[in-house]
Amino acid sequence: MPTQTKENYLKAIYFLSQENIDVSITELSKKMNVSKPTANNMAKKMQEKGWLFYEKYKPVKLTVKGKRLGALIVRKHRLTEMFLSQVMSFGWEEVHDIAEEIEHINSNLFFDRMDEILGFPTLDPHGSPIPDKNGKVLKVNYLNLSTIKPGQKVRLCGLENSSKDLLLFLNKKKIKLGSVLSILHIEKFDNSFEILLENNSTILLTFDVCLSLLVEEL
Amino acid sequence: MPTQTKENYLKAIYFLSQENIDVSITELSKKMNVSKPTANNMAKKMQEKGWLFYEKYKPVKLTVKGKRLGALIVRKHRLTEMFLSQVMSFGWEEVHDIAEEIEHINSNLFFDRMDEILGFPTLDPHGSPIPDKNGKVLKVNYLNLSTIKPGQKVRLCGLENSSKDLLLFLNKKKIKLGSVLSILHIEKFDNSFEILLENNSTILLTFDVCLSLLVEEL
DNA sequence: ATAATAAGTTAGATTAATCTAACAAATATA
DNA sequence: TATATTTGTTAGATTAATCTAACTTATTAT
Repeated sequence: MPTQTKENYLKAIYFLSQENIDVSITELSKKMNVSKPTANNMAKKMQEKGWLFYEKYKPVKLTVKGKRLGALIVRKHRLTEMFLSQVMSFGWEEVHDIAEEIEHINSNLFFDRMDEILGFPTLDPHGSPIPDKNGKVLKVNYLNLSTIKPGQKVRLCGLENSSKDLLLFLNKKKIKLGSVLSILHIEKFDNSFEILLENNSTILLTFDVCLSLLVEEL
Repeated sequence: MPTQTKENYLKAIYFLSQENIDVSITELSKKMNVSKPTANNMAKKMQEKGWLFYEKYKPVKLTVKGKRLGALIVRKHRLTEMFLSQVMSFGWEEVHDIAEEIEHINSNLFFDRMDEILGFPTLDPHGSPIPDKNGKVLKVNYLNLSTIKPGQKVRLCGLENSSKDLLLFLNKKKIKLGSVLSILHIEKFDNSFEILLENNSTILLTFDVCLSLLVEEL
């Protein structure tokens, strides 16, 4: 029986592993907002559980079991987000915090029923893939808006980070998943993007924001 | 921020208080499946939180604050049971265990949304009242089936205890909340009730089972 | 290559929730 | 009423998760 705390560490390592290959104790401690000794101790205990490989002075690495378990927690999180969004009418900026708690509920039946009600979705409300029941994750191959050339039309398919601030900003700009964006012009000076929306309004996005938007070309 | 554990103690005391007036440390320890010193320590800590009155060698008693908090946890539990049953199609025998976990989710928005989706229900799937947002509980005044006389027609409105075994037994007998039962005869020897159901089948209920069924006369 | 810096580890303490063993107080019974 | 039983309390230990302070190992930069 994994505790809620350990599940959160596992999830943290799971996400950090996707960016880098190995995860340092310091990275982990930062992600979890704990001291380095705490992260260190936890790593040792997770090794005992068979979730990761730990050797003194070396970065940690998830075992197959750890990776699978991590993916299953992410599955529960994203299924919940989808349920909150589709069935309970929460906005995409509201779902994360609640899902963060519900993901620890110990009932496969509960999440399977969500899955069924939702029609076995593969993506969450932010466009991130929902791992399947075996922990396998669909590879999605979106482009980063920041790399798209002027004149191109794209559809918003996902987000690089789903921070509440970004989501609220996108709400204000009336941009949502599936929105079609036409790149009119890229300002040389500050790399800002001038973009035409479906409602024919023109908006300006900073390069930083573009870095957070994942799209497919149309 | 009440911890999950303390919330469970509070709930235990809340329920025990409805049966007796005062709650002994031993009763609490039994209900919580912990040793008496553990229950004792916890009682002291809950006093510090202002949830109950504690004096050495005396039974504990909830404060107004404690009673209200307890009722709000029960509210979350029962709303969840209702949601699981009505929205997620779980059977009344499946909802308790999941609700036991979800009741600790820290999001008023989440439970308010459930409430709204359910149309502000006042009773849970077992016929127990759902406390309102201020912790006020509707008094329901049902009769115990064991006290009803032969010849009387009644409707099942609630349960004295919602143990899984009882619920599965009632499922098997095709008895559910709202079912109409006609008492044909009460066997003097063992106090068993011969009952006619709506589908015209006749069943026999032991006195013990009748003690668990709350009804209103028709 | 050595010193400075960063990263990782140990040791020791704290808090919450739990236990057992031993003792004290209250209640029940002979 | 005196004793036996039940109930409640203290004391001391344990485990999980956390901290700070001090120390060690690795890495980086001159």
